[in-house]
Amino acid sequence: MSKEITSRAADYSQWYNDLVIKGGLADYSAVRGCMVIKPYGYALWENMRDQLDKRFKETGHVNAYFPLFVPKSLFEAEEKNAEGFAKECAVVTHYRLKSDPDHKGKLMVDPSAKLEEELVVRPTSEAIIWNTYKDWIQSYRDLPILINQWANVVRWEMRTRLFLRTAEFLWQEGHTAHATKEEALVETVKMLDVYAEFVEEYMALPVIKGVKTVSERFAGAEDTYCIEALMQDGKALQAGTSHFLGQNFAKAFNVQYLTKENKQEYVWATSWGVSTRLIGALIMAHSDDQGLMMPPKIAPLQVVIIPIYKGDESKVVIDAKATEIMLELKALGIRVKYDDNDNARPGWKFAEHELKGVPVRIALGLRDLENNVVELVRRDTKEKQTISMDGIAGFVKNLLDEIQQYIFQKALTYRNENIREVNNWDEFIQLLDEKGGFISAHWDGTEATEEKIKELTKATIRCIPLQNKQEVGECILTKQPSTQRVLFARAY
RNA sequence: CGGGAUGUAGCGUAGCCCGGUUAUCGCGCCUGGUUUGGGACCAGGAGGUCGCAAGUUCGAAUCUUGCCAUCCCGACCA
Repeated sequence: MSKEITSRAADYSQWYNDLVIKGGLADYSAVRGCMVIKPYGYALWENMRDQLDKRFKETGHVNAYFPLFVPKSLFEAEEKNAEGFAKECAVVTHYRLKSDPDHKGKLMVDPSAKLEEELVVRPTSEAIIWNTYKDWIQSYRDLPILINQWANVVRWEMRTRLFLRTAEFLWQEGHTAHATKEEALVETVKMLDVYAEFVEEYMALPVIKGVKTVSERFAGAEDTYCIEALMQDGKALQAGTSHFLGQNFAKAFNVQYLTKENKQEYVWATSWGVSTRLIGALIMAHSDDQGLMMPPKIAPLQVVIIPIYKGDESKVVIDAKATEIMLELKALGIRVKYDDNDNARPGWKFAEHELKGVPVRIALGLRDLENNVVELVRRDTKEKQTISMDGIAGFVKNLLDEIQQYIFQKALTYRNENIREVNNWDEFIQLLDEKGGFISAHWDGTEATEEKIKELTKATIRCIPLQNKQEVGECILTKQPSTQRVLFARAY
């Protein structure tokens, strides 16, 4: 990524949007702040979804589906949750349109079709799900409930940004109910680990696991755990959250169970989610000026084979060999495409697949056939090599692993170089302006100080890292005593 | 929702201040041909409710008002 882009948010935004649009991932739709996810972008999401879903099932969860509409009375049951989301809810008030007598060919809302009770389009599903769980839970034998749903949600944000904050977005939300606090806490951390492992292993994006401060906590949660990632412009991005909900929703919806001892107890809850925002994270963490960079493990397309020919005769020969290589790669489970589209020239295809971030490109021409070799280029390092066709499938399979590692290591190095311990206020401000990144600093633990720092610098406490080292120090702003450092950053 | 900017073909744009023939240019698209080892070239062609609505005017892309959308800065937020 070029210096001009990293240094200014506005340019970065343009660069980012270009990649999303030219790279074929998504567009804004005609609906305010909503996006159209194009086939290539959706294929990426499907790969991410499949991997996550597999992990959810391995950890004992099952999928289900709950309604899009939440009656307002249910929505307001958990007070803090309702308050937290109230300002960004789309609300259904009517159920019918009719012809507008004053404007021919136009429709109007039929005032006689006003709903008795408004329906909130879910910004999150705790309310509708806990209202359902109430009926499902009577005895300790009914617990735990470990359910996930893949769905869309709507949050009417003031400002939208493709993938990072769209009015409608796709996500998964897990909602679990447990007999004990301990079990719920274990679940919360377990799912955070599932997220962290997936994002690091598959998306090649290093994350910091931590706990949110009170002010950054999910509305209605007792504790919010999160994974925080660092983007190439030095801004942080919350990549996933796992909430310990305590008994807040159980009490709001009166969900009690009978213990073995025949006593009524409220159940304990968790919820956790990741969204299409992860695609935004992927773009901003790995892309360069040539375009996107897909980590092989989730790349919609891992290898593209491009024929180089003059005239139909040579094409027939090259087709045969390219198809052979493609089948060899497929046999090893590699996602490969033979791009024999005759309408585009090789140079155009090279650029196109670079833009889309395909990890490995193989070019094959008559010259190569004579020597029994292919030209192979990796997207991450741009390194070009000529390799033998014998055993090419095995070579490529290893190379894909290598690329996955390389992308992760590069991001990890960048991330680690951009976590800085800071002990005085001037340096704190200077670093935020000049370099960004995470700043590890002491904080007196009060909401007032956190708020003041946000006001002065736009930096927020991203998280208190798990297993944080305890150390005596003084608050970066107030110089009050502190027992540990926390991570500050400007964030998306 | 407050401040600023923008909206003209699929994309990027000129024209707007100072109203006046058929709305400019590039990319892309279509047809034919030549091409094909890093985003080809030549020739011909198609494509427009100038964001939407109302107003001023003989006449509106251009002036006025309202609305909508996008981007940036705030507030809000995954």
